[in-house]
Amino acid sequence: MPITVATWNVNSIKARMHAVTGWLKDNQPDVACLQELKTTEDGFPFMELESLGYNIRIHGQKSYNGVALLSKQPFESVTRGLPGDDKDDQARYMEAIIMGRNSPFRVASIYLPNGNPVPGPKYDYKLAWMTRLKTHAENLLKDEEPFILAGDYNVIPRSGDVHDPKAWEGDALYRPETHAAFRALLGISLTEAFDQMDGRFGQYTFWDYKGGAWPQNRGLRIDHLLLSPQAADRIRRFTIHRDVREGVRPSDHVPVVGKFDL
DNA sequence: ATGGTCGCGTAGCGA
Repeated sequence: MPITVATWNVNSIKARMHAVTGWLKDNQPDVACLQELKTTEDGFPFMELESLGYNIRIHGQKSYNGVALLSKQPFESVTRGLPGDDKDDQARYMEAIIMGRNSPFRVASIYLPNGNPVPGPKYDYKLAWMTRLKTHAENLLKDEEPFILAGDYNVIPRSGDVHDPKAWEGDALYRPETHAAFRALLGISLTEAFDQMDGRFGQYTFWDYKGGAWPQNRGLRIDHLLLSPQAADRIRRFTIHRDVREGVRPSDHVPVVGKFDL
């Protein structure tokens, strides 16, 4: 039996419970990495999600950011925050070790900074955050074990991953410096699950609420699974749950799911 | 002709 690992930016867990519970019941992922909870532990609906069979750990923040890990198997260890800057108090990163069917593997839930407007402190923070992520991943790679860095990267990897590349030139999600930082992340020998599974262009994971982006399919592919070599070897399926964007009061992002022999 | 995004939290910011 393979393991499924999902990532989903829910854009407020409290506002999205109807969609989240429905999707978890229907799809039963072994692990779900959630982003943009927009709440602290106090407001997080632990009971309702635990009743669906999940162990839950969150790294919360009031009003903004916030990430969670949900797992059917128990957590072996959990760490909160991305190393490399003690003054960074934004809740955008957590990771855990989880038992697979055969061996343990590591999973991170990532909410990479948006970075707009450019130039400015927010863009500087984004690029610095990406460098910190690279440094941290380099350390994880030394173990030569399977791991999955799943989340909203706020990076459009290529022109085929955006409806209108011209319109996004200069945006923090699509700038050359952003591409360079993302390429550097892949350069240390991480693999995008989308690439490993021969994903086609024009498959999006986000459609803005504004301007009728969804009905016109003006989307972006910004939610990604980055895999260590040992995880890339074991991926068997990669799916973007596009239909979820059609639901009642949807998130602007949809779930992305990888299936692994782990 | 008008208004045409959502969530948090109750103004205006962040995305």
